[in-house]
Amino acid sequence: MEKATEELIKETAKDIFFKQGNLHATTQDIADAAGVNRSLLNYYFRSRDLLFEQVYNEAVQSKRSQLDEALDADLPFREKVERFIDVYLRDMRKYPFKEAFLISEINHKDFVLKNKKKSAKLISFLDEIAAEMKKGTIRTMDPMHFLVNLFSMLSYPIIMSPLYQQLFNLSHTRYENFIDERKDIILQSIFI
Amino acid sequence: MEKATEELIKETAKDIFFKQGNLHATTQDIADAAGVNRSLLNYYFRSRDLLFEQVYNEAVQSKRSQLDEALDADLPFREKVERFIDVYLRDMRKYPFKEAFLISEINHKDFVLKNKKKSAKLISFLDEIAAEMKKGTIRTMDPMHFLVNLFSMLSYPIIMSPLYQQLFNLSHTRYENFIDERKDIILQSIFI
DNA sequence: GGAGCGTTTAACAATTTTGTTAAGCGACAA
DNA sequence: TTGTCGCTTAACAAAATTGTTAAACGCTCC
Repeated sequence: MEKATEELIKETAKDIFFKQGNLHATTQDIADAAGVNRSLLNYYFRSRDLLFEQVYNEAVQSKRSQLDEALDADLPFREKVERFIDVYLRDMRKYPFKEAFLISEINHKDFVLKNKKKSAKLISFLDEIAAEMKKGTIRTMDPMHFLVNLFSMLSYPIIMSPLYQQLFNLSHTRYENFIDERKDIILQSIFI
Repeated sequence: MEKATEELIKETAKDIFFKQGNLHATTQDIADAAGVNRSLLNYYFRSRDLLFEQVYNEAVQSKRSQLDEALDADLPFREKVERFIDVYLRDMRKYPFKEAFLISEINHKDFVLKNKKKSAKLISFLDEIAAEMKKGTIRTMDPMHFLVNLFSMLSYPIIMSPLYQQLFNLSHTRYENFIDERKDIILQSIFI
């Protein structure tokens, strides 16, 4: 049991799902990309489903801690939002299709979501947003909408990049620049 | 060759992919949902791939004409944007995962996008956006960013609804209401 | 050199999915 | 009534995917 190889396989699976966005990849695809024998996948993970489960759980976990980390910082509101954007954008650039993978797994067959409560950090951040609205630096609305706007403007253009690259007829590198500009655009769009 | 049945099958496939978001559905799943024999799929579409191709092409086509229709109207800017939101939201509510399907197909294997030019209507709408910025009713930025912001705030919360329902711990109907509120929120967010 | 470990190879079995074919059924129309 | 048409049934073939197993290979470490 070589932990490094187990990791290699798992990371390769993540690359295929989250980076390339190939949500239909087979175990053979994964083994080939990892440069190992397909038997090894069964050796380490017993079955395809268990590998998927691990990848899924770690994706959820990473998104969760990403959020908590960003919201936990002891910073003024605007800096906190900037930090949030940085953290989020970095992960989206590394793994553009992570969220798409999550959704596709959730919608696949008899998948059941665990019914988690809102995290304490999230609730307190929603309060912070509300307070900021009273101060007048951002528009007044249900703080959930504020947060969803933020997530949307961050994630969507990256997830849908193949579509928008084509719609706007931009080269790959030109679209990369476009994404680079997002942080300022978003800040500009949410702060009054 | 009963056109109605062919349509039934195709529409059922769209329901499964675009409504339920089950991007891994098999031909058997589709046949069952349509209440027909699996042989009929081959009878009408020859193969699974050809069915997928039709569904894909019609999805692209519908998105395209949806956009053109909204942008083609001879209306003042704000009304045009409102109309755009209406058209778009209606389709997203009917087929929340249409875009997710498109992305998953595009990323799947050796898919190649046809290199289309920007549509004339799109270009003229980008000009309209720029003009509106000069008038000062919306913030100044690259019009593409304006448009992407709009798309993002419209689409993302719907595509990702399973995730955000859970994050905010909202019931299905409560999330429906949340989406209902999006139009005003978006207008509020993009107009100064 | 021999033992142990991680990995590969290879051969299969099992399962799932897709594609094909021919016969038959029921309704409706000529 | 006799066809024909749309569809089903059923039985298979073919292919793709997944899971299992045993033997062997190349290390490294003793």
